[in-house]
Amino acid sequence: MAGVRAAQKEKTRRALIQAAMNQLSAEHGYASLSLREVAREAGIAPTSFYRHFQNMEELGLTLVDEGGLTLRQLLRQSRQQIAKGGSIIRSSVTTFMEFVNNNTAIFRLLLQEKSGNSREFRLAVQREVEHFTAELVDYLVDEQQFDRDLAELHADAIARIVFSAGADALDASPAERQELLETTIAQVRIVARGAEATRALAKSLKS
Amino acid sequence: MAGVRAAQKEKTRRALIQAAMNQLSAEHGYASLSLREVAREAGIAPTSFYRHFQNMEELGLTLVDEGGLTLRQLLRQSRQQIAKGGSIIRSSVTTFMEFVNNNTAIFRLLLQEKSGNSREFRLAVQREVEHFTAELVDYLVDEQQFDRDLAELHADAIARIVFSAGADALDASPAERQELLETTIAQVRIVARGAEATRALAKSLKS
DNA sequence: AAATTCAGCGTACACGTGTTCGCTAATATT
DNA sequence: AATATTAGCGAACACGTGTACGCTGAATTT
Repeated sequence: MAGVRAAQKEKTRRALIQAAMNQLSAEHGYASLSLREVAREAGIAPTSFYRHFQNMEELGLTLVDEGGLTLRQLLRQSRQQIAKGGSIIRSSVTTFMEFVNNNTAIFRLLLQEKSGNSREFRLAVQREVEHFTAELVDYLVDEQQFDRDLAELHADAIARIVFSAGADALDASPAERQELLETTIAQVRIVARGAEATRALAKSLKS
Repeated sequence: MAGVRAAQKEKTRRALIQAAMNQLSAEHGYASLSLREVAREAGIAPTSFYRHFQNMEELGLTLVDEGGLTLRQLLRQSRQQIAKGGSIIRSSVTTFMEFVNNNTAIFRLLLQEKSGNSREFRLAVQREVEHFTAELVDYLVDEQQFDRDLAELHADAIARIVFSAGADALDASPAERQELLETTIAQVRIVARGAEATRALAKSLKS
């Protein structure tokens, strides 16, 4: 019966990841994250850390991956709910803000490493944002019949606005977050109208 | 003749600040900034650091102050260019991107501290961005006759897009920066069209 | 000319860090 | 039942960190 050992290993691996997340806070970022402290909180000896990750950096990249994955799953979920009817914009932005609320530590990590010190980290986060944008582009092209070029401008602008608003939400009170949500929705709608107007403009020039 | 000594002190104080900035831009962020390394690069003994700053944090706050000052210089510059006439959008975005080009270290610092670990730093940077936005709002209200509410949405969206693009520019090659500049201008124009469409929409509802 | 101030230095300390190396004991394989 | 594997541990090492202390020598004041 193989598996008891592997299960236990996976369990303490999760414990390490969880411990790292716990120690990530507004005051204490990834840069000042200590192997020894993480191991201590996970309940293992510092040296045992290496049975699970080669580096602290490998742990960090795992965190980034998990964060991006969670975000994408949520947004896909939210898009499926749209099929049932309702505003795409509102439900997508709301989902995003809920993610920020419920996964503050991870989102903060993503933000910090986006302009952080490690190039590898930066690229990893950039890849996550590109995933986000790419799915938006596909939606605009498939469902809204935008040209790909315009859709890319459109989606990229939205991504920048939404991520930036998410960053502000980290320091905001619940009331401020609610206002920020509405503001962001309104801004995304403005961008949508602008893209629509731009498309109409391009069409009229062609004929 | 008093002043020789004071002048020398100020000189090494500047050397410390400069050394800190050099190390910020290159490999380490503020979090992993070392008193000893800064002192070494400034050409003084580690212990002499305390003749100029009580803490590393005091040095950090000084850096942010200087960064904010430079950013304000940018804003003043930008405002003057707008006064001369020409495309507001193109000249504003271009000026901003030039600032990023010419003050990479400082912009990186501001960016990092914007989602950094110190609340005080975060608020300071946020206030700088709000300055930027506020001037844009004034322009939209005074020169373009927008309602204040809509102008705020509009300006805030633009600020988010431009700062986010500036962040991307840090890792970009000159060619990529050029493309980023054009992309950003196009996106800001989309937002402008969207705001215009939104204004028209609001008007038609009133009548 | 004598006295005072003080920027900068060298030494020293206590502490936290990442990482290496054998070892143990429980699990898995044969 | 005998053997091989391996998650986890404890000791130890080398290093970088912030900073306290007392000293020196030049600039400044008296």
